Amino acid sequence: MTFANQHIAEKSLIADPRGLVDSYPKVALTVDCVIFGFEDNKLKVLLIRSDLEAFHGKWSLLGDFAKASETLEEAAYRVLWERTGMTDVFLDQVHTFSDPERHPGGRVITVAYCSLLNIRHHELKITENELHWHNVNDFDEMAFDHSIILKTCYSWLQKRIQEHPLGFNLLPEKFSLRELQNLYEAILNVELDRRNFRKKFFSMDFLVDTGEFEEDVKHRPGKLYQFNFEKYEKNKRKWVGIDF
Amino acid sequence: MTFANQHIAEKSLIADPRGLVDSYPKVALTVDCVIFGFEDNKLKVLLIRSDLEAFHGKWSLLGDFAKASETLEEAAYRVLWERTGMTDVFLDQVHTFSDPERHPGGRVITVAYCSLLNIRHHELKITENELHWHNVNDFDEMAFDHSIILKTCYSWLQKRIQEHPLGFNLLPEKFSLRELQNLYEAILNVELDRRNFRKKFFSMDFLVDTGEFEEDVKHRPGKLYQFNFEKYEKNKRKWVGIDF
DNA sequence: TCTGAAATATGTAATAATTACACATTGTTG
DNA sequence: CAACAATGTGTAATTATTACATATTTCAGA
Repeated sequence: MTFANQHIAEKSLIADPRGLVDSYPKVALTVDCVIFGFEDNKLKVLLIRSDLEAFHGKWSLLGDFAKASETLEEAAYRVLWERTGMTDVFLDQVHTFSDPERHPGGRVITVAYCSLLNIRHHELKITENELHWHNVNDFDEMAFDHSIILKTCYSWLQKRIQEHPLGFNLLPEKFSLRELQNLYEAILNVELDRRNFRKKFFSMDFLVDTGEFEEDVKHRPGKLYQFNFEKYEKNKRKWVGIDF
Repeated sequence: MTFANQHIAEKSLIADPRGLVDSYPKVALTVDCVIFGFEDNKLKVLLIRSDLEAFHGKWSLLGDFAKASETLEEAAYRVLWERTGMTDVFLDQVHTFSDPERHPGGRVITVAYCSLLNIRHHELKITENELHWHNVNDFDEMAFDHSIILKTCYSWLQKRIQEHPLGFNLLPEKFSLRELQNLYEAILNVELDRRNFRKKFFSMDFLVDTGEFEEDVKHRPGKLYQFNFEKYEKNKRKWVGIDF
């Protein structure tokens, strides 16, 4: 090949994309699910003991390697299904972590997903490795970079919950306003005024009164409400404002 | 090995993480940069003609395969440096795209980064493949899933710019309030009231009057302002509110 | 140098949203 | 049936947002 030919070859279109792709380094790919739940007025996260000797005794998020033919979202749903038995769960991609040193087994990049579910609705399918719900605020040392991933997802949730009605995924289908407020207070770590909180949610007009009341409660039972997604979609305002 | 032993082996800690990682499929990994600029009161994005025969003639984002030892962020900065010559550029990860069919060369997952830069400050280092600034709203057909990536990053920017002072990255260091307003109007695709816009930005108290004025303008020149990041950091309010 | 054009610069009143705050009501428990 | 504990509700004060009009400055051209 002459230099002239070489030059032309460089500029011409690539006809063999597979050869191109195969000429680059490949990496292992995992998903990690930050699975939040809400119980006893506390935000919880589902953790397991790491099964790597290098992280002996440390807590780990639930994750898995992605299969060759599935999307990352499918992989994340699969992890959820395998560990909690739930299929119809809120799930959103949050961030991808790529430090070359983050995994002792070589380069593994991981995509973090945040999911929200109602603890009462789920049964843990696996109880090995001490799978259990853990208080979010006890940021113990964790395996890999999972502390950072957890913090990232928690911050993401704090921001998201103020802009979108995600919180309902953490509650039973029917809930009292007190439960809803407790949820917000726990996640945002603030105290909110009860009257203003109620006013706010009623004015958004997507809570429907079920006519039912709390049971098994040691005081005057509160009304139970449901979140109506269609009503929300219809009424939500298109927000254009600048607010730093 | 007996069944009993096998059972114990399954439950014991994994001492060979490298063997574990290598037992899973690996994928090629790219970054794609959605590089936004602002010129002639229009939001622009930097595109190149695809060099894959399969996407002949289609527009493509600027991207590259990640090297074995770099983080994705480093890879994204490298792409920016190689294509625009700029190093000190706003960059943020937006989303990871993982459809197994998205690349004709086999499985390639890509992490999208959004970057914002001042068109006047940069010189394109490469002019091959018709690298140039393209109007954002002309969503032509693009190579790969790049239309979706571009839309995702544009939506991300529209939301982000209302919550964080990112827009300044698209402007020269000194700018008039009219330029700032044009930027917001172009990105959000709305018309804003000039008086209220000024009031809003002055009340946030991070614009500093340079004492200088616009030049080469066919009318009364406006004052030039600078964005003071330290002032912003000091004054920014911690927003706790619920706003769906 | 005067005039018109074009854009800058600015203030206020009306409306809407948020905050702060107190008391009557209902059901449970002993 | 009394004490308790939590639910449920309204209003006034404050703050933020919106709508809107006129005077000012510079440039360009007659």
